[in-house]
Amino acid sequence: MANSQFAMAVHVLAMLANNCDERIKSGYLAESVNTNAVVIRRLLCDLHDAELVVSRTGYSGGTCLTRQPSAITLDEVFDAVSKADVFGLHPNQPKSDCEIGAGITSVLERLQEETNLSVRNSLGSYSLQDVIDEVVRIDLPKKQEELVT
Amino acid sequence: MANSQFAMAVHVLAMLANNCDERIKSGYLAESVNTNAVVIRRLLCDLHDAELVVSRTGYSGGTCLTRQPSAITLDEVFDAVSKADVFGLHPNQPKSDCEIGAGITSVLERLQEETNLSVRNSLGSYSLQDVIDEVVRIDLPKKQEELVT
DNA sequence: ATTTTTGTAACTAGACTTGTTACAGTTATG
DNA sequence: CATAACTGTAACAAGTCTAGTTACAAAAAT
Repeated sequence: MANSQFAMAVHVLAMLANNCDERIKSGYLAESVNTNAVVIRRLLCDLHDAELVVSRTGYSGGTCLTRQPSAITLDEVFDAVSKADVFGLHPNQPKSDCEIGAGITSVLERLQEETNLSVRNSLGSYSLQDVIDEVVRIDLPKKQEELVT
Repeated sequence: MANSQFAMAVHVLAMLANNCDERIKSGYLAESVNTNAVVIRRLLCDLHDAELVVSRTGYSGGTCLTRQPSAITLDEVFDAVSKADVFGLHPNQPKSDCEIGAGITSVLERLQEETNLSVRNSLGSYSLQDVIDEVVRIDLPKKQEELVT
């Protein structure tokens, strides 16, 4: 399956951001994301390790953000959940008795790092607040449509 | 396994670029990449579809570039072999009766496209010739070392 | 005719992702 | 204190993807 953890993480964080004053339960998040609550809790675990959320166990437990939505950028979210690079290197080490094989790995490693950085840089230009603003902007015409009918 | 087709493709293309005047055989490329010849031929198939190489079957068959190494940029190589986006969207459609769930997919789709573009843009600043120049620059001190010993 | 090579299909093994069940530990409530 | 409602986490299944491998038809030079 294609890795969708970033998409789910942004979704979940946006929901937490929309209810900053209360603790949100994993079951409630799971309903909106349309998945199992354990999938959400695993995700929240990564977000907790990145110090983007705090959770509480027990009766009135749940999760909330550690910062204002405007102070969380999407590259932080990406870093929190992404385990792989944009592209992988050779599965087996290239033969060093070949002119290209001898030097290609160094070149690819630097290229890999630069490409990873460009992704972070691109995502870093948006905050969680920007996401919410956009979602609200998209929802607006839908609500107006409902009023008309 | 992490997808390493881009790395192998750059490696293979660099070898073709280093021998522009002859047809290179998949077995020879496979040795340097340290993999099976069929893996290389599958890769060359994608590169052929992207019109970066031409191959010939039969006795003195093999593959060569369709263009000068300076006229092939790495974003073309990436497009030729990459099948997936930088990040995936939700495996199941989010619930539209939730304020966030209703609009999040549109936002993520645009973000996905923008992130993909930033990768292409970053890779597009390098040509195959740049890769070869860098490989040669890395190999040079190694060769000098050999002369000393 | 023979040899060499590409193109391609079929299969295997391993890794990763999501979804699911199960359960220990934690916390508020009555 | 007993109960109910959570989180955190382990364990497993099903599906997908990747690389590697064998096998063979088709093509092309000798």
